[in-house]
This record gives sequence, C-alpha cells and structure tokens, in this order.
Amino acid sequence: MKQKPTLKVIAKELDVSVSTVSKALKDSKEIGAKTKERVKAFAKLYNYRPNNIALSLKNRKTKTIGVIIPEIVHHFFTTVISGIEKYANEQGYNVIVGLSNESFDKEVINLDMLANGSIDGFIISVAKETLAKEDFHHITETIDQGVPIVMFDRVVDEILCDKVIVDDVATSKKAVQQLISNGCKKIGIISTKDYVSVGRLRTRGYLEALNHNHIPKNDDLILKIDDKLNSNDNLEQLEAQIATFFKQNKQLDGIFAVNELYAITAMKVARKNGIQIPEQLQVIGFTDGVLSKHAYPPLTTISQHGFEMGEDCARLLIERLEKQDEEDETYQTVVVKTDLVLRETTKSKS
Amino acid sequence: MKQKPTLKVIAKELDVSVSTVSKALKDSKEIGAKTKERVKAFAKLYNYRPNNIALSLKNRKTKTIGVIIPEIVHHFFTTVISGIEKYANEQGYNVIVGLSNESFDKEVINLDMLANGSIDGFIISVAKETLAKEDFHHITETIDQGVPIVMFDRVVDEILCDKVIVDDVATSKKAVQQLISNGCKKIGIISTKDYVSVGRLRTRGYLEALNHNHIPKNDDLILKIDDKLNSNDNLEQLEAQIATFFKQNKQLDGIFAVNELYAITAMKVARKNGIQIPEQLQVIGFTDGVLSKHAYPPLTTISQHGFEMGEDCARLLIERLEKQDEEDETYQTVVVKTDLVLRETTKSKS
DNA sequence: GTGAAAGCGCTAACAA
DNA sequence: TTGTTAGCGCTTTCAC
Repeated sequence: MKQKPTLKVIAKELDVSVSTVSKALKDSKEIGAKTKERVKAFAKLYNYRPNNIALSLKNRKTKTIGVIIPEIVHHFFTTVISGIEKYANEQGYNVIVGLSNESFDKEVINLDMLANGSIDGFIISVAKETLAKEDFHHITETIDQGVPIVMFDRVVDEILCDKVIVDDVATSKKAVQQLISNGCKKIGIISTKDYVSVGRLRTRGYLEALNHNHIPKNDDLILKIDDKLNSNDNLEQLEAQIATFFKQNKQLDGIFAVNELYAITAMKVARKNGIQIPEQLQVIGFTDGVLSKHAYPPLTTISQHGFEMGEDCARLLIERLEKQDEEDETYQTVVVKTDLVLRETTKSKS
Repeated sequence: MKQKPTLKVIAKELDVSVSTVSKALKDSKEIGAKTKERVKAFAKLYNYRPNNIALSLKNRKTKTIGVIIPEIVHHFFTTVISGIEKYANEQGYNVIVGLSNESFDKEVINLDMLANGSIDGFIISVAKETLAKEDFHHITETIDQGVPIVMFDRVVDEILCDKVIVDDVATSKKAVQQLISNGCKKIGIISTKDYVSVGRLRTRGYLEALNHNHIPKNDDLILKIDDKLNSNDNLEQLEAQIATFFKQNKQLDGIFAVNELYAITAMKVARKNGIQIPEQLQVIGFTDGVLSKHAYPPLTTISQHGFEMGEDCARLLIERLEKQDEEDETYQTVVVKTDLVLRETTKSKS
C-alpha cells in the first residue's frame, strides 16, 4: 500500500514549498511555467488528489447533504433519494443516508451524528414515532445551529423550514371522486393513524369527496391501520386487520388506500374472498411504485413523482446553502403535482 | 442563527485554554473538579458538539464508509444497504451512498469524489457497463492507495479484495432441480448477458442441473436479456423479448429467472397467453423481494438474504479498517447461504 | 516567481 | 491542575 501523497510530500520530493505546489496545481499565474509542469507531472504520476476533509475544515463546508428517511426498503423513498442524488451530484454534492427505522431515538442519533460538521444540511422525512410523540426538539435545535433542513412527505407544520409535499387533500379527493364517478356506492379508505400527517390529510380528502357528492360519512368505512405495520415484518397483522374490515363491510365496492402496500394487501384479501376486481371492487392506491405496476391486476394509483420531489428537495437545500450569508428567513413549500395513473383496478360501470 | 460553539469560543468565554476545555469535556483526571463542572455546564448550555471534520483530519479517518451500487430503486440493493447501515451504525460508522446508475463513468466519478479522504473504505457492487468494458482501473487504484474495498453480488474475480457473494451456481442448480423434481420437462431460463457475473453463473447452475438429470441442453431455451433492461424505463422491451421467447418455445412448462423482475414479467406474459400458473407453467425467481411476495400468484424464489449480506460486507470492511496497520493481505470471500422460498408458482405434479 | 506563516477545530505530548 | 505547542492537509495573504 502506497501512502496517499499530500502537498507536503510532493513539496519535499520536488524540493519546493508547499504553497508553491498548491498554487502550481491550481494553475496560478504566480508560478513559473516549468515549475508548474514539474509539479503537475509529479502529481499525476502519483495520482495526487486533494484531501476533502482538509478542504472541508478550511472552507467550513463539506459539500455533502444528509438524508434521513424512515426506511430505505420503500420504493417511494428510494425514488426520492435517486432524485436527490442526481441533483446533488450535478452540483458537486455528496449524499449521505441515515435511516431512522421509524424510531425517534434513531432519528435523533442520526441527526446528532451528522450535524457535527459532517454535512451542510439535511433532507428529512419524519419517523412515525417522532410524529406520534410530537417531540421535534432535535429538528429545531439543528435548524437553530444554522444547519438548514428541508422536509418532505411527512412534514411538521409547526417547524419553519423549506418543505416539499404533495397536495394530499386535493389529490385524495380526486382519487375518491374517480371511484364515485365510476359508480362506486360504498367506498372505504385504508389509512394510517392520524398522527401521520399524510394519512390524516388523505383521509380528509376522502371525506371531502364524499361530502362533495352528498354521501354521508360512515366511520365503519374508515380503517386506520395500527402504527408501523407497513414495515415488512408484520404483513400478517396487516392482512388480518384488512380482512376484518372486509368482513364488517359487506357491500364495499370501492377502496382508496393511502399507500400501495395497503392497496395490494386489500386486493389479496379480496381475492381470497372471491371478490372480482374491478367488477365488484375498485381499488386506488397512493404512491406509484413497483408494487402497483406489477400487481395483478395492475393497480390504479396516484403518482407522487418521487424523483421530482427529490430533485426539488435538493434544489431548495442547495440554493439555501449557497446563499447562506444572506440570511433568508422566508421558507418555501413546494407542492409537487400528482397524477392519477389509471390501470386495471378501476373502471367505469356505465 | 447562532454560530456553532467551538472549543476556542468556550475557552475564551470561560477564560481558560483550549486544551483545558478539551480535556474537561473528556473527563480527563488532569482537570480540577469545578473547572470540569464549569466547562461542561457551558458546553451543554450552548449545545457544544465536537466538529467531526476536525476529528477526521486529526485522526486520518472519517468513520464513514462509502457504498456504491448500480441502482437504489431495487429491493435487493436496499436490503443490503439496510444491513450495512445497521452494522456500521452499531460500530459508530456512517454510510454514504453513491449511485452508479449502471454507468462506468458515474462509478468512476463516485469513487473519485469519495476516495479523497471522505471515507475510510468502500462497499461496492459493480455497474454493468463496467463489467462489460472490463475496465477496473478505478477500483484497483483505489485499493492501491490504501482504501479497502469490499465487493458484493456483482464481483470481479481478478480483483483481490474481500467479497460477499451467494453461491450462484449451486443455488441455481438447486432451483432448477426443484422444477425438474416437480415434473417440468421443458425448462427455460431468463438470464442476463454473460458479462454480468451473476447472470453467467446462474446460467451455469441451470445447465448443471439439466446435465445432472441427463436433459440435453437446448439453446433456444436460454434467453439472455439485453443490457440495462431491468431498469424501470424499458419494461415494454423486456416484456417484448419475453413474449417472443414464449412464442418460440411452445411447450415451456418451467421457467427459472435470474431476478424477480424477469420472473414477474414472464408471469405477466404467460397470463396474457392464457397459461395457468403453476398448472401449466412453474416459475422460480432469484432474489426474494417485495415483488415476489406480493405477486399473483406469490412467486417461489431464492432468498439471497440481502440484509445479512450487507452486515457481512460492513463487518468485513470495518474489521479490516480497524486493524489496518497489520497489513493483512489475505482476503476473504464470504458465501452467504440461500434459501428456496416455496410459494405458489411451483408445485409437484405428482 | 517562490516561500513563510497563519488558521480552519481538535488532540496530545510536553512544560510550567 | 492548567497552558503551550505542534500538527493533521490545505489555502491564502504577505514577504522576500
């Protein structure tokens, strides 16, 4: 193992000073042509690369951004990461990923580990446990220390920062409206507990759609899945809860699910009960991921455009980083548009 | 925005020296009890956190590891990352993710960006384009510079480093044997081009199984999907190639696919052709991901235990990092065990 | 045209 | 018990 060459090593080897080497490598006009040549040749030969850490210390910025998400085994989050990565890399930034695993403590630890100078700013989607506890001190403290944060998807209204979201209410309303227009009479929703912002908002959209069509609200038709159940471990419990829901609501002919896993599982349960999709039951999911595309039958879903969300997050963050001196205290909330991707789990009954 | 407190700031504020503060914060016995108290109280009050970058520069290690994978929107890779993350975090390491997007150039850039002191070591699964070009100079150079690398899944035999793989040949043989035992007579394989190591090896396992059962090889039954087709973009092309394959091989009654996307797509094509699964066609995939689990019917697959692979990668790398002085030039190749997860796309015809 | 010195934030050997 | 100093690798100002 050859040791990595540093300016100092090169300087000694060539019998010049460190600063000469530094300048030569930057093509400074202060340095004589042949010295430059010599230095550059030597540097190339030994594959010199400036030490990023030293630069970071000097410049007080690391050119890397930290992304903290609840789970990486989740198609939506990975598309967002792809988007972040793409934009960040284009701007010369690196991306460091931390997983909270939906746990408050791990979220705090991750933030702590990275906020100590390792990264210039965060992009985060808040863990369910954190939302449930409503304890956001780690986030506000980080912001107070001058480390900017961009929140996406699962955001916290009270915290002042840039945000990238989807118009959950309007989008859900649109989806449910589609079911109604298609002739569904008894539409159920499979959502999360209310502390998860997106679940709460999507439920609100569902209710607005019903209301708009003068359909009375029926609490039996609203299923709020217990916390953490969309982790891959307890699929059986998820299925059990949905099976019970089906049993309690016999004439269900439409389902709106707030994520694709819930939608897919509902379809599985329906199939076991001999219910035909879309003839007897129409289904729409949220988040257009691989699961939806490859489901049988292919699932009609709302596309959140995760990749674009990621790009927006990175853009917002990097823009703020690059003009950090200006102390801009006005925050943006970007609302990414959604699309209803019609596939085979819905169809007009007319 | 308060500026982040440094030792220097604290020292000045408390009118002691920087080293006193440093030692006090580390509970050094050299420092007097009340000085310690004072310093600690102050540090807590202003939420002091040591600057990681400075520590990295000092210690010549960053306690972060770089993971470079072809695609993050891929269940297998995300499970591996989860495993890496878990083990790394337990050991106090951070994980930084780079995506090569199956491109040689992006792989090189990623390696370059990070090899300059930002990370202590790499975990990498090689991009298809790199495998096709057979140009590995960026990898060998990195190793030569003293930055250890662990390869997983898509590895390069010629490169000396730690590796974590699955016994692709034996595992594939087992899967195909299962099909044969189940009574399949005409078994096809859907694989990748040969330069992708895993595709090549899995095809070899397929052939060995046939051979073992005295079934003659038939090249028509071997489909090698064109490069990059498992990226989500060109699903139609994938489907087209598989449809053609079906047309050319009428009595196909068994399919072994080298990843779950190929398997799922084959099932889709079969369904369109009115072929019953598993009655008329049995299917086994590789990589037990979400797609397989939620497919209809649920797909029999080989579980690669990605999470464990990730843990092994991290363990191998960190072990090497922590004893880097010893200059251990013996490399390990960990072969992770696989399991055949029997679901509903296979069944004995007896 | 080249080099010395200071400094980014921190630690540790050594002095006081 | 506390402080001074040097140094991690680099940039940059200011002398020479």
